[in-house]
Amino acid sequence: MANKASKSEEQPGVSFDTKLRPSQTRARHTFEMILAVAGELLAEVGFERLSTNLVCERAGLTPPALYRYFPNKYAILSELGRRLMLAQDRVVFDWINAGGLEAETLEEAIAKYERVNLEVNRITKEIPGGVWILRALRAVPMLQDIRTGSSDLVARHAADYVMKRHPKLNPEDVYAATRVITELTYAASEMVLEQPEVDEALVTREVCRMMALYYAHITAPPAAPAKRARGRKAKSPVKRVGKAKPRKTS
Amino acid sequence: MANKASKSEEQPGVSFDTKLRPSQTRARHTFEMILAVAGELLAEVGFERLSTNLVCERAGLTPPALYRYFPNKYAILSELGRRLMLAQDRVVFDWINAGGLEAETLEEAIAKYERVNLEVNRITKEIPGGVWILRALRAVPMLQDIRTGSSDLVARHAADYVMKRHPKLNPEDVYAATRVITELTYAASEMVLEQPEVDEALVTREVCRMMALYYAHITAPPAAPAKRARGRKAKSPVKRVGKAKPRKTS
DNA sequence: TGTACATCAGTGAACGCGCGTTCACTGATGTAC
DNA sequence: TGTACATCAGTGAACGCGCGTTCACTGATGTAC
Repeated sequence: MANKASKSEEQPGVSFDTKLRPSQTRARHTFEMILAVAGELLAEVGFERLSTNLVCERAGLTPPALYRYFPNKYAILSELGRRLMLAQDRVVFDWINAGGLEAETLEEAIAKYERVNLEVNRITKEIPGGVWILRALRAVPMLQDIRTGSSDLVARHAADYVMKRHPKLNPEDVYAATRVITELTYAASEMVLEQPEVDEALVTREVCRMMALYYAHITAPPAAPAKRARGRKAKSPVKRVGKAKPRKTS
Repeated sequence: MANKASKSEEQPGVSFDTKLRPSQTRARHTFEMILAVAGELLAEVGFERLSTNLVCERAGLTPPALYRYFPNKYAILSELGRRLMLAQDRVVFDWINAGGLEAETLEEAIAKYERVNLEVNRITKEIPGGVWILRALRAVPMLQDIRTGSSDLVARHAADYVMKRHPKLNPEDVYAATRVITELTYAASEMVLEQPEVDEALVTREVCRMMALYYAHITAPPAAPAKRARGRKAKSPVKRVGKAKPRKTS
């Protein structure tokens, strides 16, 4: 929640973090109003036509008032993005902690995955401009860390959980697997949200089937697989998915 | 290749297709120059700061010259996007036709999938501004049809191929599966391209493993699965992934 | 092979608009005494 | 409980810039004869 200043590419010196956090209650209202209006406007006009001036007009503010809290529109999107990711993460964390990863059969696993996936989709649909926020998190390099940070956090938590149940597995392998699962799950969610012609229930089920198969394969390697290529790599050849940046969470 | 006029959201009447196709050779050079410069500039300044004026300046043209062929920057991106998708599709089609989907063992399947995935990544990296083109195809609703059209085309071709090898499968099931595989493969590619800290070889391998497991499961359902939930659905409960828009191809 | 001419291709200069941003200022809030 | 005052919060008005777009125009190309 504090200042996670992080530069991606783009020109140097452009910070997009919020400048002042409001201290008085009137100011907090203004702060929230700006975010709410920005969400509305995203849904209406999209990311590119969103501007600080437009937000001010709709919110009944003058530009310097907005400028007090947000140096530019990316700061607004950043805050919206953080909140959306936080809301999604919370659902997934709760699901993991409630045993979402436990299942006796493949079908049970699929059903459980489906529930959490559909719930995450629901949250994104509910939040005004939710789909546009996701697009911005993908398309604006300045904002990408928010998305990948969330993905990484979930993947780590999932990996920790799995390691408790299967202490013999290689932690690096498990993390790589949960990382891929998390990222592709996000992508599947976006596929469903972006393409109204796809059948959400069907695609979600198939994606969950895929994830469940993979998860089962990863967590139960000693149980003799049908066929096993010999020459190449004896152990599951997973090393390290990436040196995930240290997160300042102070 | 011809006019696939398609409106997504955004205000009505804004066409982004190319206006005139150049007829004389001088004009064709100009046309290609504009695209080449736009790619360069995308790589340098990104999608949002790209403007028709900027392209003109760099290309040594005056705005009306550019305007003759492209009504706005989306038309340029659209053309760049179509070309990138075409290049990727070509690789995947060739791979499928050369038997890319055939494999005796899981490890062999993974190795084959890896090859085509890495090749697609390579193409995107090679094309100037390639990653930015992908971002634009995701983030700009006007351009999304280009991406989904490509994805759909590949998925259909793959599904047709699979149906020839496994005629007893339900075509709808197979298409749903190839659609999900295609879309998630794209997402995995973007993950690798967007996040430089990710180990491309490792993530690609794991994604391919996931796809191979799923593919094996889909194409060999009669071979008694380990466990099978009874109550819910007897047959593989896949219906129809979407009423894929009819594509005007002439 | 030569040339007149219709069409294609690109120029030069300017426009209005909305964007991000800043200035000096007024009004609201809450707290120290 | 009252009030003086430092700080916080927001105003009004204006700026320069670069964007998309258009005008009437000149120059290049290729082909019909």
